Amino acid sequence: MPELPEVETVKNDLRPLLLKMRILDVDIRLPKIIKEPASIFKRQVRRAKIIDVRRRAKIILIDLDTGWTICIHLKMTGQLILASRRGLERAGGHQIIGGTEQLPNKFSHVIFKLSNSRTLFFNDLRQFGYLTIKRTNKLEKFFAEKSLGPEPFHQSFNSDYFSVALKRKRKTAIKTALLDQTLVAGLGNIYVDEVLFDARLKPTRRVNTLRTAEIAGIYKSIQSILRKAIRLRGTTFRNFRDGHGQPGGMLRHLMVYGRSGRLCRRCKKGTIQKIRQGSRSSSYCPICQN
DNA sequence: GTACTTGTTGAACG
DNA sequence: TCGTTCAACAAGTA
Repeated sequence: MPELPEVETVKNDLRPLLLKMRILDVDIRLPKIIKEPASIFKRQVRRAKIIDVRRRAKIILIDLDTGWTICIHLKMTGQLILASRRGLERAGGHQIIGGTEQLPNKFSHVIFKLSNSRTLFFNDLRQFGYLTIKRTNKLEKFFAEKSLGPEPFHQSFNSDYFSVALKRKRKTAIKTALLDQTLVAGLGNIYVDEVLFDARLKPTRRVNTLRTAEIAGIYKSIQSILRKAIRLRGTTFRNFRDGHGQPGGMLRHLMVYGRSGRLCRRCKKGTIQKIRQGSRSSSYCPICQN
């Protein structure tokens, strides 16, 4: 379940190895994973050289020297694995147990044959992820069509913007509001719960009940929690692996997510509760989050 | 066998 | 038009 820190980690790990590589061919085993007809995708990708690897929200962007960009969303269970003749080099994303031992396997839906006898596998157990190809100079339009909000570390995501945009969702629970990618891009269930714990706010609080200082607190917590998670190379929960196949270091630092029924690590008094909001779970400490 | 999990989107509502 | 809610997608794990 990669969120922004996990996608950032995978991108950083793969980037130095993919730069300047040429895509010799693409094997599309499950066409529905790609938004375009396979022939169109192939035409723009074959023989192109990789000139940059970036991230926007939870999407990995692979820029080609042809003026096109491959956009990859791992969703919950997607993974990118780079293998050479000697075997596995880099694996990132949700790991399928035993899935990297033999490649390709039944979850390998798209396979890029690269120069230097390297191969990049897009594997996805649940087939939620997708690939699409866009003109590099039309990416902003693509993001706008998806109503993707600002990056949490971009200057456009400042406290004024956040306050105004958040207040528009007056009746929504703060938990739900933060999951909305139009407000800020990159937060998922784990980090929203961690942000709200850090800001000492109950996930069910309606936005119009938040005081100015509380909104400012959420803004700060978003940045500090995400920075920390990136520094620790993401969270491993249900088998996320970074680009080196290693579990993320954030797991040991989680305060509420996945800790229901256990003692609060901050106040040492509350027992972490797990509730359901809409179709999503929220974990929080009933003592120190109000 | 059943409940549960996730990110995103599009439909349907007021 | 905007805000809001919710089902659907897929398939493995508990």
